[in-house]
Amino acid sequence: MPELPEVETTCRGIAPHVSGQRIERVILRDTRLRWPVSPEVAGLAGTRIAGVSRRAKYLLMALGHGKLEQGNLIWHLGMSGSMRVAPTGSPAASHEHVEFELSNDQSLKFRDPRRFGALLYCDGDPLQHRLLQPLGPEPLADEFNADYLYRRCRGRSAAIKTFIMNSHIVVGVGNIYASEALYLAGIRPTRAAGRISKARIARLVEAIRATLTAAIAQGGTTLQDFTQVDGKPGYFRQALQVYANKGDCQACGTAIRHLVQGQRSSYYCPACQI
DNA sequence: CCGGACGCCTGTCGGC
DNA sequence: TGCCGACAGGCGTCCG
Repeated sequence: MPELPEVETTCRGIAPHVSGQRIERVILRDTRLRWPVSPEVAGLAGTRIAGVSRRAKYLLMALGHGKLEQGNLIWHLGMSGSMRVAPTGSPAASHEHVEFELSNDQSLKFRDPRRFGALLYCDGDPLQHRLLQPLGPEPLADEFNADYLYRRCRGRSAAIKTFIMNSHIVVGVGNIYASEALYLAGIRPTRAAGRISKARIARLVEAIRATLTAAIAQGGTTLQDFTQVDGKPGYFRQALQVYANKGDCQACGTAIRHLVQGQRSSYYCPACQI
């Protein structure tokens, strides 16, 4: 599910409720996520959550404060994960595998029906964790620009859509926003990454930025599972131009086409995207 | 190194 | 109505 905008929405949503709070009790209902929940998590009662941040599609929680560094939590929402904050003692929903009861009488609840998500404890710098270390630049950072992407595209025969979904190239661009950004940039998802002009790569960089920024402003996209921290859906779905669109292109009226690339659905306008 | 496929899970939806 | 296959926002791992 969650691509960068959904993780960013989650990060912003939970931060005011969890930052600075102490974890009073940890409830682990099911530790069988993509990897087993780190055993350290069970012993976190009494630890303070110093802050929340995001890197790629990972949500990071710094534990302890000041000189009392107590490690970090690395969360991933997988395909169907979401978080919410609700009063401690309120009933658990189905698939709410992890719950932290906090010192403000609120609980952070992690729900993940498909269990592709993750909750890992990390002793040192989470950015050096083996899952985070090899990641490419953030799409909204200055390092992600036309010079960078054009250079990385040199000699690559992979389709541009799978290429921009490769987290070693740029992080946070998932299946929905890859299709949307390519539509906005006028580039066919099947085009070889190395066969796109610098000017069009520059357009793609701006399209990725614009798409993600607009989606964040709408609280992300809800297809099925994703909810914001207050339980509301993300509202970017109505802004989608091609993804899951069985109708016609808004710009030219041509029927939107569907194809499968790398076992993932792609959507594009055969007239607007060359 | 690169590109492509697989598998991890549960839920939902369309077709017969 | 019921069953069955296809498909769903990710991504590490393996294979050629």
